[in-house]
Amino acid sequence: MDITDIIAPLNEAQREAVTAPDRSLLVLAGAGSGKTRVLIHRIAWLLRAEGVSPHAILAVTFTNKAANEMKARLEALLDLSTRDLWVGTFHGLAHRLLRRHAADAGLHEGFQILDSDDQYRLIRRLLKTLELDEARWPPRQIQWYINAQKDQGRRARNLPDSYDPFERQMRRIYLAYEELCQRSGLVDFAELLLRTHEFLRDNADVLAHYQERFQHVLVDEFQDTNDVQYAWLRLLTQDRDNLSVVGDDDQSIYGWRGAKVENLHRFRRDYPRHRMIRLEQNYRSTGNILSAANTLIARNEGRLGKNLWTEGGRGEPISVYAAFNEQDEAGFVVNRIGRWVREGGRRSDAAILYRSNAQSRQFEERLLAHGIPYRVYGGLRFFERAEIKDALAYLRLMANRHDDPGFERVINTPTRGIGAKTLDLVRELARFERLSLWSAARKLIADNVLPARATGALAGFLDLVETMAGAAQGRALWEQVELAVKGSGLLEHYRKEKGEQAEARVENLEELVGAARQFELSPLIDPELGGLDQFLAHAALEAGENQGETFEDCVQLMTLHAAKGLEFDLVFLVGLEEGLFPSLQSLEDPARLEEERRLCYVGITRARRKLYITHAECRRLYGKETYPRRSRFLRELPPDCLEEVRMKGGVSRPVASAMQSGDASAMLGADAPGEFRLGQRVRHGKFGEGVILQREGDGAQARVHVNFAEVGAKWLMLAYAKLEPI
DNA sequence: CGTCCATGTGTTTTT
DNA sequence: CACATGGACG
Repeated sequence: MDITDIIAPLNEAQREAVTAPDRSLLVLAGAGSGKTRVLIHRIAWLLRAEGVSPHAILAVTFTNKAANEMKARLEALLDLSTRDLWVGTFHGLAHRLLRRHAADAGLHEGFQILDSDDQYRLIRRLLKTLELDEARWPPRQIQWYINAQKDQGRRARNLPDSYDPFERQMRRIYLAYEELCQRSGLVDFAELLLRTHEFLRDNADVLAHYQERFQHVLVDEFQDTNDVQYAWLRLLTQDRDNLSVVGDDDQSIYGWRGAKVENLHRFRRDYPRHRMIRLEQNYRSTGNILSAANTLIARNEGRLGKNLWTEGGRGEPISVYAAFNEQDEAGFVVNRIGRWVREGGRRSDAAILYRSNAQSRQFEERLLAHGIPYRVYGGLRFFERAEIKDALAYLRLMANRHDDPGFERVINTPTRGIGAKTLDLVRELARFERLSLWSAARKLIADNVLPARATGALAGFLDLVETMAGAAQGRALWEQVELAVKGSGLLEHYRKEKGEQAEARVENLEELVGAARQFELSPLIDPELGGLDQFLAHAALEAGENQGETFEDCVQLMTLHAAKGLEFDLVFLVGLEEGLFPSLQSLEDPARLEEERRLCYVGITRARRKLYITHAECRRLYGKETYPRRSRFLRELPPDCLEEVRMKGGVSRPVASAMQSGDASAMLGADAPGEFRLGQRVRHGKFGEGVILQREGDGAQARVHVNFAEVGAKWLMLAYAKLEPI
């Protein structure tokens, strides 16, 4: 591999970024401008042209997917193994560091990682022991509070005293939570980062070691970093001025979970010698799509500023469709996808992007009805499934009898006659004597203070775990997992249950054994650490795909958040309505509104060739019919890039779709005599001429849906609208 | 212990 | 509306 191969495929700005001198670098990269490519080629350049050792490079991403992709592309480009490079997610790298230095970082050797679900359960249990009412102190809110504090680097003990009783209580709970985790050797996601930061900050020699080692630190999606992540990077690089970051302030869409776009500004201040390079040439989308995206995002304030351009043509205009309701919206989209496929397009090149997951259903139903294969992203992932977490809980108990969350989870799963009462006694004793649940249960049995049946059941559970742990000694990882799945009775339990769900659970449990086998073969295993601990950490940190690989050519359905980083020839951006997108919760707050706008920008820039934007005049939301206004984002797009899609043939479609969906009032309307029948042409004083598409209600409540030539479709009250038949 | 109904709740999501 | 959760009951 020659150096020319590293720089030849790059444009001038990219090349400048890749070969920038040995100090801090900020690459401000617009959507589709090749930012990941720049990062990868820069690493290649450092290795090949600058002769930097692989050991001296640290590359950080947010998702496992991005990390894996980076490794794969580097290996392909350089024909070398990436084993010596530190490439990983913030959390993965933090975990690696903490395992190495567990004792020095104040953690148990066998500390376990809590995923959000574990954390939630732990908080609920904590509330019980603190005798706090969940209704007054919602666990979700507490979880959010604790994570937000940790993301900002705040420990409970450092929080300022407050006279606000709410704040005081939150702080108290946070403190109790920290103690509980510390005592039980549990580390949540935010803790991984915070603990790593504190550890490096407080151990000068260790910090010096890593500062010395990492001559180059590179970060992808820098706009998504939170305070602790920034502080962590800062510690590692402050003396050497060797931080290269790639990001796009216009694609910052994770502010709600602690990400700070301001970190880009902070970087500019903290690394005054840095070089800033903008990547503005876009290789993805047509001129119309880019110009719409540019116009939209220009409305946000305080941007670092970028303007995307392309050498390609303007392409087709963006089509805007005003649907009657969400069914019609889905019908339209699926109809266009059908056309796309008939004309030779691939289904997997088409994507439907929505603001919230609940919107997917309409599209799924319609796609199903048309026999078009599709895939929905999001939802439960493999290691998050209940049965998998049950099996993992047994494994955790086998590894460490004092794992309270594991104990809580499976003490009565499958049911073995240990009721709430017995469990309460165990908890009480545990709390009173500061024992683990396991030890408390032991003690209760030994003291023989429980009813005979409860003692028997409890002893049965403890023996079962002991026996399994004994049998697991010296076995291969996959055998241990198999033992947990079978010996625990979980597999049996679901085998006996009937129904599709139970069947899937059995399959998942079997697949877990396969996953363990696979894991043992993977090169990432660190021989110095226990295989089981690593497997459990892997399960928490990398929850896996949400469904098995589908090789079929599928239409892609996902939220806008999930679509970041992806691109498709044909994109449908749906539900552009006030209160839905932008979401109701963000309407009042200018900062959140800007984030919604960035989300819209992300959505638009996913499209390579053709973009459709749809909105519905009427949408059922939480069971109620709403008549949302079209989204402000739609109004903010430049009209010369847009084309309004008009219905062909007047009313034929709405009637058909009303009948199909069994909409009784619409069908009645179709038969209703009088001057305002469906299809009737009418004139309105303000909106001009139109056609009646739908009719609902009677008497004073009667409404009609009219598609006006000038202003699109509107719902009007017959009693007030003063419609005139033509 | 499991089943039934009342009640409430309702963006975005990775780690 | 659709789903999850929790309490009451058999």
